[in-house]
Order: sequence, then C-alpha cells, then structure tokens
Amino acid sequence: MSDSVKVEYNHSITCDVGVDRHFTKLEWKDICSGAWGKIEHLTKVDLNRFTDVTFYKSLNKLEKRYVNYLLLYQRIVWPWEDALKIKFFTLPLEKVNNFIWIAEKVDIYFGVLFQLESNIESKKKQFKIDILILAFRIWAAGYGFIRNEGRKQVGDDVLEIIKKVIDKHWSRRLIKLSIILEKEKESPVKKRIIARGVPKPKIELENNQWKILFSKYDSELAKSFHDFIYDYLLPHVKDLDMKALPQKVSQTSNIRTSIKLITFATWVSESNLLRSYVKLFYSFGINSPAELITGGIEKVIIIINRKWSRKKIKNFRYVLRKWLTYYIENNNLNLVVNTVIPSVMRRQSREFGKILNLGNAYTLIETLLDEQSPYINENDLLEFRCRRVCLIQLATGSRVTAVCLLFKDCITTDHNGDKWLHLHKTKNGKPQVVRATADVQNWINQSSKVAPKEKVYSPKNNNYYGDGLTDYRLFANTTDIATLTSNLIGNFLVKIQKRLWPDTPLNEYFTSHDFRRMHAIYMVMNKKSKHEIQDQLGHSSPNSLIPYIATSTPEIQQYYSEIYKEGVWSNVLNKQEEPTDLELDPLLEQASKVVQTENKEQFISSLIEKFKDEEAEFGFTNDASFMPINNVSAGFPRFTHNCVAHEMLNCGHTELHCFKCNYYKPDDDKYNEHIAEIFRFMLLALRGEEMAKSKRDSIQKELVSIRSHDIIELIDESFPKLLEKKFSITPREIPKLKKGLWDKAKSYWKKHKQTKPILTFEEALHYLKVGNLEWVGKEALQ
DNA sequence: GCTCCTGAAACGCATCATCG
DNA sequence: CGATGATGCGTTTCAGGAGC
Repeated sequence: MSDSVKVEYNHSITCDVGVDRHFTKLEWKDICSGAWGKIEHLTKVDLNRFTDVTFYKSLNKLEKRYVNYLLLYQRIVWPWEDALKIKFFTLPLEKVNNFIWIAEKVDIYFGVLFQLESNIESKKKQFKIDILILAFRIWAAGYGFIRNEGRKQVGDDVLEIIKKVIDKHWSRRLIKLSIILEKEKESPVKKRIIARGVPKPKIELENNQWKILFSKYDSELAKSFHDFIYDYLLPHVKDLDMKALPQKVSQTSNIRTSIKLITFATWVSESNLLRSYVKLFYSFGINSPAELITGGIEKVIIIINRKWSRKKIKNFRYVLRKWLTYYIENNNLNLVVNTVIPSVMRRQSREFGKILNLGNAYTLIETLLDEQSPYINENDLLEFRCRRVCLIQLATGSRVTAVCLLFKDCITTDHNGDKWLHLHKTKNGKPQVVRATADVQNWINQSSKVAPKEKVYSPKNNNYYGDGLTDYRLFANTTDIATLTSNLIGNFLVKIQKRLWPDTPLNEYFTSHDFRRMHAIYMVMNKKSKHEIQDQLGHSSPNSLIPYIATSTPEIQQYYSEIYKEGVWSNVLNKQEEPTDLELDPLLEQASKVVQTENKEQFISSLIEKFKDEEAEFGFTNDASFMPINNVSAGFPRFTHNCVAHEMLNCGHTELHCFKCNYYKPDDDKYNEHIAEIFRFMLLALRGEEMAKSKRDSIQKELVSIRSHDIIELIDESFPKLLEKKFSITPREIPKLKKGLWDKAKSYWKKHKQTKPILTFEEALHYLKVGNLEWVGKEALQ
C-alpha cells in the first residue's frame, strides 16, 4: 500500500508548495535525497520557530539547509526585512515553476532591457543570476510572480513595499524585474517601479511655494497677489488639467473674462515673479495693496532702477500692471493704472547676435559626426540618443524640444519621393515640416532602432514643455519612461565639450540653440533667400531672423542691410544707412574669402569643408560674446505723460527726436536733466568724428552707430525747440547756451576720451552739476 | 507689450568603481 | 556582498532670451 501511495505521490504532485507543514521523509528523499537522520528532529519543532532569523542562525549547516528547503517550498515565510537579505545558496530552483518562468522571461527581455548590450553573453548570465536571487528572496517572503505560483502574487502594492525595504545595491535589479513583470500579462503588476519619482506637477510645486510664502509673509498684499494668480489668471491657462487644481476656482462676475489664454509656463513665471515681489515689498515695509498704490511702488521703482537689469524692471512693471488692472476692477477703484505705474518710454539699446567660435564649431560638429569618436560613448544609450538629437538639430535648424519630442514615424515621403521631417511640437504651436536630407534620415533610422518600445507620455504642465501626448517616440531618457529633455541635451553637450576642450571656460561652450544659429549662418552664407530661411526656422515674422544674422560675415551683413531697409530698425534709429560704405575689419575680410560650395543638400559636409581651413582665423574675436547694436546706452528717464502724441504716432527714435517734437511736454523742473542728455549726445558726436578719423577701429561694433553729423544736426534742431518752446528761454540766449555746452563737451572729450568716452545719463548730470556749470542752470539766467 | 522657451546652477539622490 | 566615496543623472528654480 505504501508503495502505491509513493508512486501516486511522485507522479502527480511531487511536493506541495506553500503548505504549513514540515517535509515528510518521502518528500525529503525526493527533493534532497539524504541525511534525513540529521534533520529529522527539526520536523518536531513548531514551524513558526523557523521564521525567526536568530533561531536560523543558531543552526548548523545541515539544519540550515533544511530551512532553506522549507523556504524553497514556501512551507515557511520570512518577513520582508529578513527575506530580502537571504544569501543565495545553491538550491534547485528549477524544481519550482516560478523560477523557470522568470528565467525564461529574462532570456526574452534582456535585449530590451539592455538595448546596446544585448549581445554580451556574460552580462546576460550575470543578470539572470541576479534576477533569480531576487526572485528567491521575494519567494521566501511568500510571493510568486504569476497565478498559482506561491502563496500570494507580486502586485504593484507589493513592489512598493519591496522598494522601501530593499537594499540600495539591489534596487536597480528590482526596477528591471518590475519592467519584465509589467510587460507580462500573466503577472498582476501593472506599473513598473520608477527609479526616481515622476516629476511633480508644476502646479503642486507652485502651491507649495505659496504655502511657504504665507508661512513667512502672511500679508494682505500676498493674499491679493495669490488671488490674482489663482482666481483670475489660472482659469485663463489653456490645456490645464482641471483635476490638478487644488480647489474649485471661484469666478467673480465683474472680472473681465475676455483676456487671451496663456500657457501654463507663463502662469508659472508670473506666479514666481509675484511671490518674489511680496518679499521685495516686505523689505520696503509695504504689506498691503493700499500702501503699494499710494506711493509705495514709486519708492521701490526708484531703487530697483539703479540695481536691476532692464529685463527685470520690464517684468516688474508688466506683471504689476497686470495685477493692478485686476485689483482696480475687482475693488471698483477709481484709479488709472498708468498713473500708478507709468510705462517708460526710455529708448533701449538691444543686444543680440551671439558670435560663435566657428573654429570650435567645426571641431564639435566633426566630433558629433564621427561614428567612433573617443569623446562620445556610443554604447551609452543616452549619449547615443543625444548625439543624434544634436545632429538633427544642426541639420534642420530646429529647436531642441521639437527634436526631443519627435514621433517614431516623423519621416514622410511625398509623391516625388522626397523625404520630409515632421516637427509636431513647435514654439508657435504650428507643426512644421522640413526637408529630411540623407543624413537626417540616417540618424532617424539609427535612433528608431533603439527607440522606446512603449508609448511615452509627455506631460504638458510640467517643467519641460511637453506636448501632452502619449505616443511612440524616437527618443526617451535612459529609462524609456519619460521623454528626452532639453536639459539632458544640455548636460550631454557640456560633458563632451569638457572632454574636447577642458581649459575653455564653460560660458564659451556651445548650447543646443547654437546649432540652430549655426544652421542659420550656414543658410545665409549659402545665399538662401530670406523666405527659405524663415521657412526652415519656422519663423513667421522677419524680425525674428535678426538674432541669427546679426553676426559677422559680409554675406550676413548683406542681409542685415536688407532687413534694415525694410524698416525693422526704424524703432531704434531714424537714419537709414548703407552698410556698403563701412570698412570691414580684418576678420570680416577673412570671412569673405570663404569659398562657397554648391552642394546645399548635404549641409554638414559642406559646413565642415568651409571651416576646415579657416580654423585659425575664426577664433573668438573679442571678449564680448554679444555684439552691441548701438553705442548709445540710453538712460534718460522719460515717462509716458511727457509725450502727448497719439500712441500710434511714432514720436521719434532718440531723445533728441523727442526733444524737437511738437508733442513733447517736458516736466518744468527737469531742465538740467534735458541739458545733460544733450550733453551726452554732444559727446557721442565727438566720438563719432574721432572714430571716422581712425577708421578701422572696431567697425564691427559700430555697424549701426549714429553718424556724427546727424547728431549735430539733431542737436541744432532740438536746442531751440526744446529750450525756447518748452522751457521759455529767449532766442537770444540760445546760441550762447549752445556754444557753452559744446565747449564744455569738447573740453570733457579732450580730457576723458581715453578713460570714459561715453557717459550714462546720470553720470552726465552729475558731471555737469559738480563741474561748476551753474551757467547752464535755468536759475543762472534769471 | 505680451507670451513662450532655453539655459545655468544648485540640489538630492541613484549608480558606479573599488576595496576589504 | 556590502561599505564607501566619487560621479553623474534628473529635478527644480530662476533669469532672461526668443518670437510674434
């Protein structure tokens, strides 16, 4: 009888898994064959004792082996803390289905998990062992991977528990394991473990920031700013996921609802600004809207005008005007925004047109093109992807995010057989199509081979300007969970440039946007039409081209002048100038010698061809990486109320134009200030004359400088108009005053032209006052 | 003027390399 | 295998450039 039982036993169930009992002698013989006598006494001990690690440790080697087998057959279950630390001992894992299953899955998914190392057998072997160790540890805690394997199954909740308990050393294996389980339908796991937390929604971060602010600055003003940001501005954010909102947004009926929709990014930046202003105003002792409106803001503006950059001041005025509009309407105040925060009509000198070191650009491009460059690790998935993103950007002139978010099927073929690249996410919202050269097609093919296998979601309301879509993409970050971001491209570029030129300061490194600039320069040099360039760069306004062509080659200057003629510059200067009569400095002459190649389609190769021999001459040419467009850095404070011209009427382009304009109404008490401003223009005229003599002196920087004689003419016109009509000075006195001021300017120029040729407005005012020039003061005349 | 996006920098933590 | 220090990825914040 016992024989028949044995046969039956061996035949069907072999040995029960996951039951609360010891092994029988028969079972033991079957699974381990031997030494029953040495461990038989353990079968009399209560099973619960074996879940105690200290008890386990007190056992001898053979006795421990018995416990190991209890674990293998899940007769006992250890707590997570202990189970996840079990050292692996050679147990016949193949006897349990759970392990056979996972071993098979490792074979299947290794290539997916390690795309660039799928052929390395040793790595695969080691990885399999690691996963089996981990699987056994989880098993020891009572969990199997699929139904009917083990006491319970590993689900998403269990993975979270393991993640918390597991040793750091093992966490990355757990992550890989979770990816396998996620992909397998037999496993209840739905979501893999993510190494780093998913980026928090930006709205949550903003909420936290406001909370922190209120804990320190719980003022009426902070409350008002907060209400503006949340009650008024937030409902105007387009594509906002309303589930993410912290509370119901209250709609007040008397608020204008017809404002333009803004993006989430704009909302975030204005929220940021207002929070920083709460702190700023607090330091001025201003903590309520009332204090702000009744002179507070003016006090602050005077201080920040000295300290802050123009951009920052502009933001300050802009955002506060926006808030004030809301505040006035919301409280039915009888106030005009412009009187509280007047808009400044100060003429601003603009700086743009980054000068690229084309010699280094050549090196960088060559490195990126080199399939076996020692500077780039093609076996690193991230570097592999980043290299191709940069090249595609270079070849198409697209923006970095547009390339990072590309879909897998971004290339289409038209009826002529031409290939086109679809950039579905662009800055201006309109999808863009550009020609895909053979190079581009090649890079996209290579990328698609290691592209993420799953759809990748790109959230819209976070830091990275996503497209809000879940789709098959060409690129992704190292985990394939999230999209490649501009930040990662930036890191990549810094990394390889550190390897390329370790001694070069970081601020001279190329950024991803420089690829767009290089592309634009290339097109300009190849005499592409403006429309072609606009199309390629996806610009809708010709003005946007200026930053890309305000660099320094003759061809580029040609474009410069054409755009200039179209009147783009009319806001800055009034006199149209022909750049043809400008002297080229030696660098520019070099550039003019660059030979044109006709092969326009293969952009990269011809670009390299072009710069190869010019490397030495194309180094950084000066210390400034930005070219000042105009050498009058204006400083004269002029407010809107001074100009009573209709706002659509362009009242002039420099202060001098304003001074002679009939619509100009200066403040009576600002006579000295106006004289000081004219004084500055006199200095400028003198400087121009001097420069005309020494000619070649840095013509590049003076491309659009105001000619001396124009200035002198303007001074001649504005002097009588301003002084006679606005400040009621008799015509007889005016020539005397003018001559006096000219003399003063000339003597200043003689003395200080080497050390300080240009004065800011405030310096000029100070100089005139302290230099005993009472005779220019109005009081002196009376 | 108004809006959208890039880029620098700081931080925090995962991962790598190495060793006992 | 685990401890340790170094490296570097990814997140977050902020300033200001780019585009219309």
